[in-house]
This record gives sequence, structure tokens and C-alpha cells, in this order.
Amino acid sequence: MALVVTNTLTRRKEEFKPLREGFVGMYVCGPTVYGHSHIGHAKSYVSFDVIARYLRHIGYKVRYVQNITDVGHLTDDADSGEDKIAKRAKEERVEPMELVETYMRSYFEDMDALNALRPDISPRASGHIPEQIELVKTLIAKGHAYEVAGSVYFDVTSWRRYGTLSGQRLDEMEEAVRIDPNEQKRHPSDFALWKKAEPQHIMQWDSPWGRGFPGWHLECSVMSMKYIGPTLDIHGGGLENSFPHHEDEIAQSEAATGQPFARYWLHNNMVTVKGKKMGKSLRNFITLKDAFAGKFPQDEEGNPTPIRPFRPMVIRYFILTSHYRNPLDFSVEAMEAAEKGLKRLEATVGAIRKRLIEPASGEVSPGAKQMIEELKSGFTAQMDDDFNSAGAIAELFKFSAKVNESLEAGEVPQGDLKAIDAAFTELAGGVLGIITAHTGREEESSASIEKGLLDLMVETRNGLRKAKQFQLSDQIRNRLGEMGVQLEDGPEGTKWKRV
RNA sequence: GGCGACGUACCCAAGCGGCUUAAGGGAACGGUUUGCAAAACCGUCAUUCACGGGUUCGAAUCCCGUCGUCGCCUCCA
Repeated sequence: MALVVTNTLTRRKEEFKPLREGFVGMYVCGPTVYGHSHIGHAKSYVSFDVIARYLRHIGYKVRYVQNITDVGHLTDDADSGEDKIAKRAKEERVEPMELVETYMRSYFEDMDALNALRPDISPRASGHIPEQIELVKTLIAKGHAYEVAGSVYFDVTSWRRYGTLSGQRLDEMEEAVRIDPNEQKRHPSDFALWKKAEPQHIMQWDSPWGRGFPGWHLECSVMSMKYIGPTLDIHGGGLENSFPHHEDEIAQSEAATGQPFARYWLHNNMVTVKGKKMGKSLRNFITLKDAFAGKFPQDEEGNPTPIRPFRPMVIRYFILTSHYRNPLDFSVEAMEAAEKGLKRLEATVGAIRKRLIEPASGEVSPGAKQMIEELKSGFTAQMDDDFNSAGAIAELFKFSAKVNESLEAGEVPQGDLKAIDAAFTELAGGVLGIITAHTGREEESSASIEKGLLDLMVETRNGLRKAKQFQLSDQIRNRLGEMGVQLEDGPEGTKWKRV
């Protein structure tokens, strides 16, 4: 079985073969940090997190680069376009870099909560100004860019392959209704590599063309090629960036190096809310912090209304139950369904881990061995098919059902428990990241006094149950339930867990 | 107007030419278990894949058309 990925460049599934044996250089467009991250960011970065994890799982050494845009991203393409960071910094009355720091931390905090592993390199645009100036100089020298009054534009007519990624054609784009005519540009589709800064502009640097700042598209070309090389194995990002952002990246990179920029373009689809795209400018977006706190937009204005909190892991699981290339519609109902599904998986893992006595010993029985092999081959087949995490989760559920069945049937040998736990840890934990080392071990990880008190409550209640004092024992269970501790009476005694 | 994607059960969602007379999750309904619950387990739940044609020995999967939804062409993950 070989890994197959859908390449936006060719619009088909292709066998994945990196440039260098055993090594994958992967670049994913990161966030512009001028506000808190939302569910759309989560879909994108959780998807690429799993892609990176899976590539490592099948043995590749991966260098995952994901930029932080902290300068140059304009609110629109017209001359009047303001830098998003500068604009927000003015509004919040802070230094631009202060704003960047705040939201960059917020971003990493949210991604950590979603159990997305950090990229290997998180380069910032503002830290790569000299490299960006160099690339602009190269493009001018090669006749692909021109300077007008302190700004430099890429000449799209000099790059005849312009539009291959998105299937756009220059002559057709000229007719596009909403492109703002900009007198400086020779062609409406020419894009800014370097912009002249007015004296009052907060972020500006010296360049051969005077004081200014880099255009948005430039940073991705510069930073990806700096840390990976002129040809990336994978370039990822959100679908909405395929045009013009990725198209421009290809043009300026290939025009500069003369080499193919990226072998595989992977695009994740959008998150929708009630069928409509969720976007920063549409004001219908749900920030991750709101979602974790249980606030969802319920009214027409999109104001966050408290419903109930969902664990970050539920959001991660929810994202992974659909394919990264398909749109995902976000709703409270869908989150509740996802929460229940994830709990079932966690319950099985918990049941295994509770029976497991470390250090576990003993051989794995042939039956368990076969179950695990079936899981692994099914899981791998799904993930090999363009990272089909939804299919991979289905395999986990099939396996989980078999595990539950054997737990129900009677004593499972320690060797089997250990192997089953290892399989879950490797696939559901290591690859999909939907369980952690703590899953099913909530009791052990509780503070000692809390644990002692709960054990005492359970003991007391079981005494009452023995004496058939059900009214009192139910009261204890109900009250603990209200506090978020769930009691389960089973044949092996009473268990408690946090809900 | 140009480019592109999607339409699978009550809901979500895989499948992309034969292994599927369609995975998995949620909901629902029976049953086992339980003091009652919860959890878990067993069973039921699409001869059918928006609709109409065509290609093929064979199509949810390929082609054409129709309808519907969405995205990009302007900032956005």
C-alpha cells in the first residue's frame, strides 16, 4: 500500500513521493495574528497536524514549517488597503508587535488545547525582511517585476503559466468585476511584492526602493524556500487561499528560482455555519476560546450565546470525522453527537487501562494479535487514501467493538490488554491525537485529597446500597453528577469519572 | 460572466468501476445486564446513492444534461 494524496495542482489523486527519500518538507500557510483563532483555523491546522503525524508514523522525517504573518497582510488590494496588524494595533492602542505577541500566544494556546503538535519552525514575516527584499531584487533583475514610485509589483504577463493552480486565465480575469483599478499596475492582476510606506505607517523598513513593507504573498515563498529549499514536497493551506495567494506564491517563486515550487498542493475545505462559510470578515465566526467555553452564535447578529462547554478534544474529533477536503458544517447538535462518539472510544480505552496492571507482562494471544493486525491494516489503508481520518476513526470503532466484546466475555490476559492499549495509543493517540496518556486515567490524575474524598463517598454509598438505602445512595450519585462526577456501578465495583 | 466543489438513511459522514445487494458515529426502537440508572454488549434501522439519459459484462463510483447547495474570482484557515 502506498500513500496517495489529492494534488490541487493536477486535481487528482497521486502517489506521494517526496523529493528526497525518507524526508518530507512541508509548508502550511499559518495565521495572520490580529485576532483570536476560530473554528476554521482549527479545521485547517488539525488537518495538517494529522497529515504531519501520519507522515512521521509511516517513517518519514518531516520538517513542518508554518508561518506567522505579522506584517504586510492588507485589508484589501487597493492602494488604500491598510495593514491588518497596523489597523488592529491602532484600534487596541498597542504596539503592532505587542498585538502580534498577544494573538500569537493565543493561537498557540488554542492549538495546544486541540492537541495539535507545534510546527518544527514557526517563522515570522517581520523577521525575514532582508530575505524578502532579496527575492524582490532577484525578480526585478530577471524581468518579472517592476518598480513604480517606491512600490514593486510582480508582472503576471511575464509568467505565462500564471493561473495553473486555480484554473484561471489572465484574459478572463481582466473582466472580473471587482478588481480595483490601480494606476500603478500595468495589469490588474499584478500583485504587490513591496509597498511604499507613508511616513505615518507604523511598520516600515529600508529597501532599495525606499521605506516600505513587504506584500503578503512574498513571505510564504521566502520562508518556505529558506527552511525547506526551492522545491517543497507539500504546500498546504485553506482552499480559499488557492487564488490569488498560492497562485502568486508559485509565480514569484518559480520565476525567481526556475524550479518547481511545490510538488503537492494540499488544500483543506472550509468550515460553514448553517451552510454559510465562516470567515473573519463575515462576522459569523466562532472563536476557539468561545467554543471551548461553550458559547455559540445563536442569533442573527452572530453574538456568542452560552450553550455549554465542549472539550477541545471533542472539536478535534469532530473535525477528523469528516475529510479535510470536504466542507464541515458546524452546529451544537453536531458537537453533541461528536462528544458522545468520542466518549465511547474513551470508555473502551479507559476500560482497558483500568484492568491493566503496570508493568504488564505476558504474551499476546493469537486472537488479540489478529484483532490488532486487522485494525492496523484497516487504519493504514484509510490513512493512505489521502489521509481519510473519518475512515480511520471508523476502523477504531470496529476494533473498539471487538475489544468491548472480549472484555464483556471475561478476563482478558494482561499481555492482550497491554497490546490493545499500545494499539490505541499508537493510532488514536499518536496519529490522530484524539486520546492522550491521561484518557481513562482521570481517577489517578486527580489530586490526592479529591481522590480520597471521592473514594470515601463511593465506599459510603456502597454501604448504603448494601443496606438497600437507595434513596440516599441515589442522592449521592445525583449530587456528584451535578458536580461533574459520574458514578457507574458495574460488576467489578463502582467507578467514578469526570464528565 | 469565468474557475471549482458537492448532493449517500431521521441527522452527521466514508466509499470514487467488481472485495460494498453502501463503513462508522449520533438519534430511535427491541433485548441482555442493573435495586434503579449509567456504561457496555446483542439485534433492528438505505436492493439504494438529487433527477434524467449514456458508456460498460458490471456504476453511488466514468460521460452528457437538468435541478439544488456551496466556495473562489476582493481580505480570510
